Amino acid sequence: MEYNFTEIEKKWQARWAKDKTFKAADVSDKPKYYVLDMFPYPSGAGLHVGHPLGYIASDIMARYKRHKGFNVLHPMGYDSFGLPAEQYAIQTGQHPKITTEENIARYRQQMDKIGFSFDWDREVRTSDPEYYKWTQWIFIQIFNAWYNKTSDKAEDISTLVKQFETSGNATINAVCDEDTPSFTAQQWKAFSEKEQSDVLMKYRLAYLGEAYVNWCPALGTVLANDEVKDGVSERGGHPVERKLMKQWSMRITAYAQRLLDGLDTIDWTDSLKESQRNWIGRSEGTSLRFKIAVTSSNPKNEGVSRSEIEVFTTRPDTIFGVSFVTLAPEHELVEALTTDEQREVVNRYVETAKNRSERERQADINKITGVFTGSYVIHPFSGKQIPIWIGDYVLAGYGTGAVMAVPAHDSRDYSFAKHFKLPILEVVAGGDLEKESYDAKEGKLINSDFLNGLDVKDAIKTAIKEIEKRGIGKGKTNYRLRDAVFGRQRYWGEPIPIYYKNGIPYALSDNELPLILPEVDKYLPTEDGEPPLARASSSWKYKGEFDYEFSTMPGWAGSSWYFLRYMDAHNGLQFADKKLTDYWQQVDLYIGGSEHATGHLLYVRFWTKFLKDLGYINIEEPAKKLINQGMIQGVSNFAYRLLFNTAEEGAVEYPAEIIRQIPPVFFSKSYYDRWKKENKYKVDINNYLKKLNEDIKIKFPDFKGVIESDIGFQTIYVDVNIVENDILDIEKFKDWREDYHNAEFIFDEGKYVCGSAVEKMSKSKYNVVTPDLVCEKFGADTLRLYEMFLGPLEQSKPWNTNGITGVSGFLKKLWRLFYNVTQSGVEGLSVTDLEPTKAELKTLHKTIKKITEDIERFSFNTSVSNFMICVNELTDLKCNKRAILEPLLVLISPYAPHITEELWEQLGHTESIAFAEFPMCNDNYLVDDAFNYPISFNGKTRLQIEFPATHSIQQIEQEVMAREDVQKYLEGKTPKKVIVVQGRIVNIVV
RNA sequence: GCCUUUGUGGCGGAAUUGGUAGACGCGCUGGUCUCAAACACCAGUAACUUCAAGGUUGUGUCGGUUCGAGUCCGACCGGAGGUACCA
Repeated sequence: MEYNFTEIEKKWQARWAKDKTFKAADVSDKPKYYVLDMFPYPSGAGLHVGHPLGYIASDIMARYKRHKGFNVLHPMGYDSFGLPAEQYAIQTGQHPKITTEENIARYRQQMDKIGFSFDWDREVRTSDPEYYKWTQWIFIQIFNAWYNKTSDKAEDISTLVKQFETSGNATINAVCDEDTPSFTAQQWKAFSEKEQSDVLMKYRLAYLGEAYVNWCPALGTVLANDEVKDGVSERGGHPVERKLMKQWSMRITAYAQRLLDGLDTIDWTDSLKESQRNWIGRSEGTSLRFKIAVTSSNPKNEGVSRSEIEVFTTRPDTIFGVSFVTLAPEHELVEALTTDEQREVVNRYVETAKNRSERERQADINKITGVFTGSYVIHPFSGKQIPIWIGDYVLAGYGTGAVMAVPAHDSRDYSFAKHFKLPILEVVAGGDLEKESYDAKEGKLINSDFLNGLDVKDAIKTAIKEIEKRGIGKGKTNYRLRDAVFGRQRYWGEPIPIYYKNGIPYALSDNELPLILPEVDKYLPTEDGEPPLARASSSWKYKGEFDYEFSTMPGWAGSSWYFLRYMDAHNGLQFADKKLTDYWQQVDLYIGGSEHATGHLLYVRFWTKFLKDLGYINIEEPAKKLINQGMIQGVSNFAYRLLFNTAEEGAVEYPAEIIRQIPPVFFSKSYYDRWKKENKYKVDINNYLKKLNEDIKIKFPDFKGVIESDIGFQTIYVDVNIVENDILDIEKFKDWREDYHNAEFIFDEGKYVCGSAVEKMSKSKYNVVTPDLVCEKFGADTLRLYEMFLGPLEQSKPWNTNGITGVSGFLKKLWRLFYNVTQSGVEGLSVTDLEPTKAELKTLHKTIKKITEDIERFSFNTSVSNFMICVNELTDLKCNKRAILEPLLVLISPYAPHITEELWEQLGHTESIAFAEFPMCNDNYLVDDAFNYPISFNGKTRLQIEFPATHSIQQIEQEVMAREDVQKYLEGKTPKKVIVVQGRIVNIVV
């Protein structure tokens, strides 16, 4: 019988589904192991070969742990709310739900072909009302919570209200808005319902607040910081502006320190932890208040004279080097501080600064702009007057939106001072201020009164002490992390379970959930600019009366807790039973892409900590170990189309019918390269144009013009499936796109050669390779082995199928180990019950040892090599012993489950191989009778001496020393030491 | 700029703790089988040198530690990813 993977794989995939082989038990005596993949967004392009990379790795772990006797939870689901389905809906009118369902069906079909051991009974979909009911429920818990800094955890809002009622908010140590006013218990009780609601909003962990947000006009929605890259939206690449808006947000900043501390307790990669640390961006410093000077030129200052400007600095030691103070253009005191003389220029500056988009601001990051307000502050120590400037290098969103500028020791202040010719005062010795600022935190303080002579480190401490003593500021820790914007002005997301009564937002109660996403006539904003959900507002009302919130939740909402839902996927009463969350605890192994470092992976940690604070779960971190699988990139192919001058640009006007008659013409890669590099294109192109114009003269005798091309080539993406080894299949290309059916080609040696580049796989680049073709041609087991064999899991690599025959050949060879091979082909099973030989045992146990080590350190690529070595050796030994082949099957089964399952059954087993015990290595079988021990004398001479394995190291040393050749080398000297490494003598030191 | 990560044959990549660098696979070369091809099997394959045995050089560059360095240390160069007027 030949190895027929198609039949075998179909058979076992059906059997596993029918028997529910991989169903995880809710109750078990076995230890638990939870291995999780980041669930995919079901996109229209289908699963590409990059997706399974992580899934195969996690599947190997899941299967390995089952062999090792664990109760394994290995689920899969879909992150099914998201932008692409909605964009598609806007274009075609098809309901995103339909699109999503179709895509999910495709994903499922593709995954099933690869033979994953998922427990599909636990599948979740974030867009399923039964699921988002609990996303909404968690939102309400967060809405109804505040952060108590004293107990350092989130608490129910009722405990806060109780304190307000007894003692106002003076004694409360909570995370809240900066502008929260203080009030007494009496005042609290006297507040109207609206006023009370407004106050509580400043404390809630999910709150409606006015803040600068990233507004994307093209998408018509706000975006979180991690959804914006280089000033454009991550999805779609549309420009993003800053805009002050009322928005639902999550007070993730309350958890900044815990998110930072928690990193030390989890086994994630250093690079990932580092990006989270940077994103949280803790910096220790001092807040410091500067009094505003009253001057004759600004009588208005009298009104603000009691006001102060608060700045944040990490360098309080440089306080005597302050030569000006800079405010962000959006700073609240700008208006009041501007003198009449300066008003016009300040207004103009603030206007332009505000209207500049984030992108423009980043584009001319080196351009220094700013204006003087006309006002001054008083230096707290020297009493001197210091000018107040406005500059857009100061960000409104960070710190206090104002900085004390120390040009001598901060490069940004330095360039600002140089540009506006402001004084530069040196206070730390060691730099050359003619050239650049001296930012380093080392050196001795000078020109600094009571700080003179101190080291920077000591000076910082002394300065803080003095500042605190005078009551003008205090030591403070700032975080770069911003609160997370939670509302999206989009349709395809979870409705936020809030309704408004008299302008006050109220949360729905538990029994009113889920709040189902209403149907709308169009998936666009309303004419008034309200989110799409407002289109349903005439009938979609709370109790038929009150408007719901029209924003929906962001993409990260549903994925921030899905790992908990898998533990109890069908619970209608709770998001998950506490008994089950207590049993499954953390994810033991989480595999996914590193692109989620500052998004999903931060939010899921945040929600986990929150749910723990309220006692719903008892873990602080969602995943104990996390591995980032590398991206499998695609290889894109290009064709080069010659462009003709259009009527608008060219001097001659071409009749449209003639232009239409000219077929698209593609030049092979070498022509394009020459054109790009040496600009010699004219020879090639002119030859073509000459011929073209001759043809046109015949066809259109009336046309007197000449067709030209000054533009050169347009590079177009070609579907990689119609290109092989960079050679384009011309016929398929013509069929591929309607407008190329009559295309002409200029060849290189009879072939059309495409350009190529390694890029991220994406539908628009036509470089997506799906796993389906590989499964069809070589089988799922080959695909699994090959994806692992491609290289280390965590490394990014381009997809190519060059080496796949090696892996496919390995499986054929494995199959043949079990069968008699004769002239006419592979025949009956040949496995015998004879005792294995020593050599066979050695091969097996060597492999057991290596594979166990490989899996434990996630080095799946080397295990494939080790399997190959093992099978090659057994083939050479003509081994057909059951005692060798059975354990070998178990070893290979996590990697290639179908073929091993089939052979396992043929060996007479009735139970699935999935739960067979993983073989143990017996070191005794690894020992040789004799080794060759190389001896090298300071790297010069080498001798090969054999010793029996029974010899101890001392015996070896003695025997080496007794040898004539060694004695001759030593020339009577006594050796200082004989170095024995790994049972071998390597060197003798004289 | 800063942070993380990486650099090994024609290619993908091995080498767990410093111990015979290049496992395994692809590709290539030669051979067996075949009318021929495919499959399969056998042999060779870092470079230079030598008829051969052998010798020399070799893990981005330069230095260091060590009996011994791909591995450890210092400086530099290149690739990838993250991040940024964050005070």
